[in-house]
Amino acid sequence: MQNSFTEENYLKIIHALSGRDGVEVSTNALAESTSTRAASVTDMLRKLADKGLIHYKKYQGVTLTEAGEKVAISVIRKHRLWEVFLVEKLGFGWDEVHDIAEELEHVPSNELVERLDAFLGHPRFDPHGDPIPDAKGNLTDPDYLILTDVGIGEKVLMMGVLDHAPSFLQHLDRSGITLGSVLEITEINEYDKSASVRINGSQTLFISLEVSKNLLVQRR
Amino acid sequence: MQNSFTEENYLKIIHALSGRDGVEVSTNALAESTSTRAASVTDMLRKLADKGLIHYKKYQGVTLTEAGEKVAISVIRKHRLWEVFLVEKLGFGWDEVHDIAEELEHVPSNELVERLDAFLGHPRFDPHGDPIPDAKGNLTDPDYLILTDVGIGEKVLMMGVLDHAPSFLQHLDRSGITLGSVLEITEINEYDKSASVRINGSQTLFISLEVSKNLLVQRR
DNA sequence: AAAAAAATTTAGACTAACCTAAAAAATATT
DNA sequence: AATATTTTTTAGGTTAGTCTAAATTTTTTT
Ligand SMILES: [Mn+2]
Ligand SMILES: [Mn+2]
Ligand SMILES: [Mn+2]
Ligand SMILES: [Mn+2]
Repeated sequence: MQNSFTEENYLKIIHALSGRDGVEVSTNALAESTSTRAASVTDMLRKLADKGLIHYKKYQGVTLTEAGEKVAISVIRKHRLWEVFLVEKLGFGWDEVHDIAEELEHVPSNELVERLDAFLGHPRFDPHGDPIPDAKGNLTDPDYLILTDVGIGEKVLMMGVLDHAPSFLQHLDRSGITLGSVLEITEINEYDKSASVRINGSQTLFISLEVSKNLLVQRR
Repeated sequence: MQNSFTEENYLKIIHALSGRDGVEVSTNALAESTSTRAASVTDMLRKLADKGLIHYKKYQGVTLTEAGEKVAISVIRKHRLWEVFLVEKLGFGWDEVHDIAEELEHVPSNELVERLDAFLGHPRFDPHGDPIPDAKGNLTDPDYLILTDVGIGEKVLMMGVLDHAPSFLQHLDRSGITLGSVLEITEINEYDKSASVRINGSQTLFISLEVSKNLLVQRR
């Protein structure tokens, strides 16, 4: 039996909330993430459990089964590939693509995904720096640092964002920070942890802690 | 209020069955086309009428309102643009794209359609020769001939198909007939109206009436 | 014009995905 | 350990889109 749009979204969200160590996800957390009520979540959990997609014992929280994990990763793969398409081929900004990809990710057809993947040149990362699972369902999170963990003088590469909100991405655009930028922290203010950052060796920018906390970087 | 996947499909089908002269469409015809029962159609018609998308009087059949026509054409535009994308960019065969386009056509976002249109170079026709409505909703059916209306010795251009079934399209592939082929009828058999056709001035092919009836052509 | 047949609508149900309110279980606080 | 609070589940409804069976209207045939 095919999984519905709604079921796929639940699985994707359970995957995200469960993290890499597959910790139990609570009913309330799912209600929050799906913008529904806890009672509705309980209904859906019973259904997903019946379909063998999640491990569910009443009051215990849920985790994905192997089968559920497979579905979740396939949806994530489609989401991220479509985001690449929208940015690379259609010229959308990285702040504009998430909602459209939320729709496209539910279009069935493996053939479509695989051809899209090839058309895009088998990209490894989406426009936000998130890794794209391969066709076999392997998804390896690169372990990036958060900019707050970087000391003064270190040069790092901007590799991704934690916050995907359009407002944050637009803020980065205005600051001239993009994926691949070289960032060097030149100063950290003790009081509020705000920082000065040199971008690609040229202009220096003032960055709040709020921004630093959402920037994923890599030592070179 | 947004139109659902199902509502959009009803409108598209009413548009198709209503033809260019906007003739009334019957409940049974819709039940047939939507693969549902007449009773279900009646329910939906009441809903579409309430939304002002169709003209509906009980037992009288339905036609699209201006508003309904606009929605139908927008869905057709998306369907055909996505078919072009699937064939031109992803390398699908013209026999493989319809079902995927049935899904993609319901993805919302005008921005997406318009950027896709530009990316494809504003194509005028889809892979089956069907005209693509423009962004303003203008859809003009070119008035093609059916091959059965062409006499012996006339050279015509293959411009489209009436039957969109994969099996028919695959049959044309095997026969070497594609959009743009030059066809010349060299012989018609009185008995069964089967014909011999020269393709692009070279090989001659035997064609059944069933095939001739589904080929749209143009005098040159 | 009456009867028969066909088309359409109405009545009453079902499932998926949601809801609110109430009950029950788990967790935290005294 | 008892009580209070929070979390989760159950109970009972709603809407969209579907169904079957029965009633009604229209069309066709006699
Ligand atoms: Mn996204
Ligand atoms: Mn992304
Ligand atoms: Mn099609
Ligand atoms: Mn087509």
